[in-house]
Amino acid sequence: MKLPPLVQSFVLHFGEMGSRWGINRTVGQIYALLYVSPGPLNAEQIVDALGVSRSNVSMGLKELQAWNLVLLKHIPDDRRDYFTTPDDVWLILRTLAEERKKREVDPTLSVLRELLMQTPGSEDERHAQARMAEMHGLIERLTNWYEDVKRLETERLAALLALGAKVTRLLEAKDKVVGLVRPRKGG
Amino acid sequence: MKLPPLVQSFVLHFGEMGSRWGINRTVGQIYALLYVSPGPLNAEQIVDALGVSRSNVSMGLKELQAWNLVLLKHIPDDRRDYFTTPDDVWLILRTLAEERKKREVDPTLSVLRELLMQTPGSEDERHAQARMAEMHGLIERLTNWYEDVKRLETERLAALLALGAKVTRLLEAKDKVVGLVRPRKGG
DNA sequence: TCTCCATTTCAGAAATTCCTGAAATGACGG
DNA sequence: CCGTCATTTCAGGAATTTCTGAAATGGAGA
Repeated sequence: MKLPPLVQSFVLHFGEMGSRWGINRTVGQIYALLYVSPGPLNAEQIVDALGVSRSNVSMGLKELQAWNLVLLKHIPDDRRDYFTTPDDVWLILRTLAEERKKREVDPTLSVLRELLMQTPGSEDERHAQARMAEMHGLIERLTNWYEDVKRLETERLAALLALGAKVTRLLEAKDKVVGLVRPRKGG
Repeated sequence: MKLPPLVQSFVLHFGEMGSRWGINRTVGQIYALLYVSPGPLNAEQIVDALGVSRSNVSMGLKELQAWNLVLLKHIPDDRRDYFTTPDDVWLILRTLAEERKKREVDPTLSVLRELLMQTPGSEDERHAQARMAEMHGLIERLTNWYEDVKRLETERLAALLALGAKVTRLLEAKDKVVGLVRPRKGG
């Protein structure tokens, strides 16, 4: 691996983290390299930079494309494929969230739904099903929320993030206003 | 593995998903089993239910305890260890978020901080560092937001979730009110 | 159609992770 | 101190994943 020290550290870190993220070392390194590179790279350049086999790079790029985390670019008068990551870190975040949801939560949600349809054959099964219902309910709430916020424009999303826990104050304020307009029983 | 069909399906699914979640099959299965069980189980019962070795269960339980996802319980006049998962699914969610952050984002954040301290030695390094700064900024915003919301009581958190994208309407309303009280330049 | 070159596929080697049985450790009552 | 029983450790075998080189595929121009 021949890279400027700063880039090398970054790339190596992503390689190591890869395993905790369900991607392998090479895939992590390729992503990191593309992320910090000033321009698109072709497979051969990645091979040189990382010192792994051509075929490994090919497979890694394929996986990253399946994740929508790298983009294929073409350079005029060059028939090799060039790759980049999206510039916009917010877009990267959205993509990551979307793909992880697709792979990590959707299958579970669908299994839970299926199991909840079945009729329990014993007291233990009845209890198990109740627990599954709790899990299903929580996951569904979370994914509904996610479906909502992912539609927000980045600017609004950023505003929301910046607000942090202060949203609760807003909530309180809202309750008060609503309470004034339409007083609750026992209020 | 000898389990009621409903439970078995659930346990097998968690086993398979395990790999996508950075835990292994047995660990996933143990967790799933404890999650749906009506009461605490000891290691031997888990061995019988899952059909894996005693030592494997021991290691799996150890890992789950490291994740704070299972609790050790003692039953009077029985010197074996019994295990459960927390009842409250919200608590489980919080624990999961906390532990994943600890393992998956904190190390990256700290590497990024370190690399951002260094002086770039070339134009490419300068660019790489700028990209790292973008990533660092985003992650920091997210973790700050997370630190904020994790302090909310569950009830408030649920309210926030239920609100979903409607928070933006609240934001707009707030802007308007604030605008009335303290009109902006050019408003 | 043929050649050239980029890319992909794939069988098997290398590396890593997972799992097991056996032995070690620990904790309690006698 | 023992004996007993529960748990943990750990070396090495099993299973899985990752990586490679060689061969196959594909596509553009001659």
